[in-house]
Amino acid sequence: MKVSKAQAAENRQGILDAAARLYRERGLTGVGVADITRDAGLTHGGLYRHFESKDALVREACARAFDWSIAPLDGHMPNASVADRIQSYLSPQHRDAPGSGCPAAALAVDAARAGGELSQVFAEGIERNIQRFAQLLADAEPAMPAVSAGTAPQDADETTAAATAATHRAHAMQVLATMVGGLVLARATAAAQPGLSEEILITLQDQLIRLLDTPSA
Amino acid sequence: MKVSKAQAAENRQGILDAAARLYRERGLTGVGVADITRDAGLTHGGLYRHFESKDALVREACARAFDWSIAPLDGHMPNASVADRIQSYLSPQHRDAPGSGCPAAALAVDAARAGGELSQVFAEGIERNIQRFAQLLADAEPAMPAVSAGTAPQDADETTAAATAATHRAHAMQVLATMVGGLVLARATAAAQPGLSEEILITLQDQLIRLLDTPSA
DNA sequence: TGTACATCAGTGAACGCGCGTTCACTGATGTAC
DNA sequence: TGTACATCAGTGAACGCGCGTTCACTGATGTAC
Repeated sequence: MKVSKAQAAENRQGILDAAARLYRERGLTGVGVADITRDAGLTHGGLYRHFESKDALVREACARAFDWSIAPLDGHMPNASVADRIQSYLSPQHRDAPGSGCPAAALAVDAARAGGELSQVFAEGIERNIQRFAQLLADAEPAMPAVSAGTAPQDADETTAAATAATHRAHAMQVLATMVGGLVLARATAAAQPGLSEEILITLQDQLIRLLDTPSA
Repeated sequence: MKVSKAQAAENRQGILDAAARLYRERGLTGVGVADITRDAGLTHGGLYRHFESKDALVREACARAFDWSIAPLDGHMPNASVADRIQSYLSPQHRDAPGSGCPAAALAVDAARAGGELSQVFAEGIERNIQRFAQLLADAEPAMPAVSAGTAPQDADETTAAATAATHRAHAMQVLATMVGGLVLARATAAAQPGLSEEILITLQDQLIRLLDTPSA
């Protein structure tokens, strides 16, 4: 039975939502297309009216996961401080809910194995997260005092500004890498040694927040 | 045809070697038992004379990978400095050779999904790596000067020593998490944006080495 | 040291199963008149 | 506005394939005498 255009579009989104969640929960090779369509309340045959292949679905689902992924970082908490975001990322809640969490922590290893077009999706998503986080760091930091507004050559200003932007980018990479690695390690150890898993989360929260408070950081 | 006990033991090791490599390269759900035995020069039927099931093989192969994994950290370079180990870990060579590299970066996400007994293998391997790295940090650092050897109460000494050990452990976790996360992100982006991938590696090398040089670190 | 035989590592066909994809079909939708 | 019909989203059986595991069989090993 045919279905209205609006219903079809809704079903497509439902498939993408289910895929984005299930892939993050079970991995790209751990979920079948039938699992996904079933989760979306459909049968598997119709999937190919919406997506060319499983790989195309994977790519679109990952891109969508990155659009949200902005989520654990700033999604539904637009005014949260950097420290708040770090604590939220390195929380037992995020650890135990990969399906709605950071796609880099959940799927980057799978994407590395898949390579090719999926790597492009992740490269763009990761780059976007680095830039967003670098901007957050820049916003959080009081503006650098102008050295001597009137007489300093423009070169000096530009050099200083560039160095600061590069520093923020480097710090963003460091904090993101630590959060991703920490979440991965906390997840791998959670089932067998919950104490170690929690120690990893708390320790990295502490270390990262201390790092950002260090002036020379 | 039966085979000598020595040959059988050798074949068992060959299967484990192949499994430890192939699982790290393609993931736990990306390799079949037939792939592994074929790689080891055998047929698939005989696998079950050595291992109870695929899961048992996976567990033993991961444990073996962790025994080496000590490798990227200090395996065949027993006298390398902490900075050398960081650079080696965050190198394009390690990024491009997951099959012989760190099992945490290659398989921790798969282990988190598998849970249960495999999580135990990873929890032990990760704990061991944390302790080793903390020891390396302690060895690299000049001993803390005794506060006032004769008169200070023993309590003070113990407190200081404990705080120092805890600090080394926290730093070890931070550096390991950053390395694991950095390697994962570098691998996910390598195929599509090699420049970004290399930038991640170099930036994190820099940041981590700087971190360890900071006195208050 | 020789001989007879039980052991068992390894082989390869076979099993049931779930995968991604295809396809003939259905029937409500939405358009052309 | 009403009618006729082409469209196409969704269904569910079927496909070829590779998976993990089992099993009857082979024949060199290694032990009991």
